[in-house]
Amino acid sequence: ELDDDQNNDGEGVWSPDIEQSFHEALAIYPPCGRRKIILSDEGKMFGRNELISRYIKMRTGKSRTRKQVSSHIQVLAKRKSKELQSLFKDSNL
Amino acid sequence: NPVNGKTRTRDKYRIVYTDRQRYELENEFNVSKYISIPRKAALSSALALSERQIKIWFQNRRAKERKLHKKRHDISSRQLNN
DNA sequence: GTTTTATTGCATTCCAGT
DNA sequence: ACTGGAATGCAATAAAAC
Repeated sequence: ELDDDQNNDGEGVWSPDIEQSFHEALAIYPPCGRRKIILSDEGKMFGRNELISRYIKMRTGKSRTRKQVSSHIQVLAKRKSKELQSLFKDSNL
Repeated sequence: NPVNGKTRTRDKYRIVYTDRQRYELENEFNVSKYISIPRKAALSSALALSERQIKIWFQNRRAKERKLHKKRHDISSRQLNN
């Protein structure tokens, strides 16, 4: 199979420009997670990850699916959790 | 140690499993290449390993299987070529 | 040099919430 | 019927143990 993917520009999946748009979207839609999952918009349904996906498409022209967004959020949450726990390391050893 | 969910520590990069732990895990692998949630819980308490460790062991064991399979395939194709 | 535990970055599958 | 998110899978990789 040929790797003819218009959505990928040879950089990583989360190259800096996409990452930038991703974080903008995070700030825009619910400033910090906590918001009722207000989805329905006259017939169509939009989850937060789809809104983020659409925003990335608008700003960069590159497509990242809602599942890719979901996966990325999970990875970032894992990192954050680990950093916080590393800061709480052996206070008393 | 359910609070953490982490296994590796700064002084212990990894631990060496006992012969019994390895035997039981290998035994279970022969029953099924993919561990079910109830069986994972049972093995976890029976072998004193975390469920995470059981899960990771099966992943590594499947990776080993794929590696061996690939090796066998390479050998047979080399023989045909020769 | 190979094998055995364990992590990481992604994708994919499984579970509920509305 | 839609979704977001947790659980899980896998390739690549690290490093201790052998």
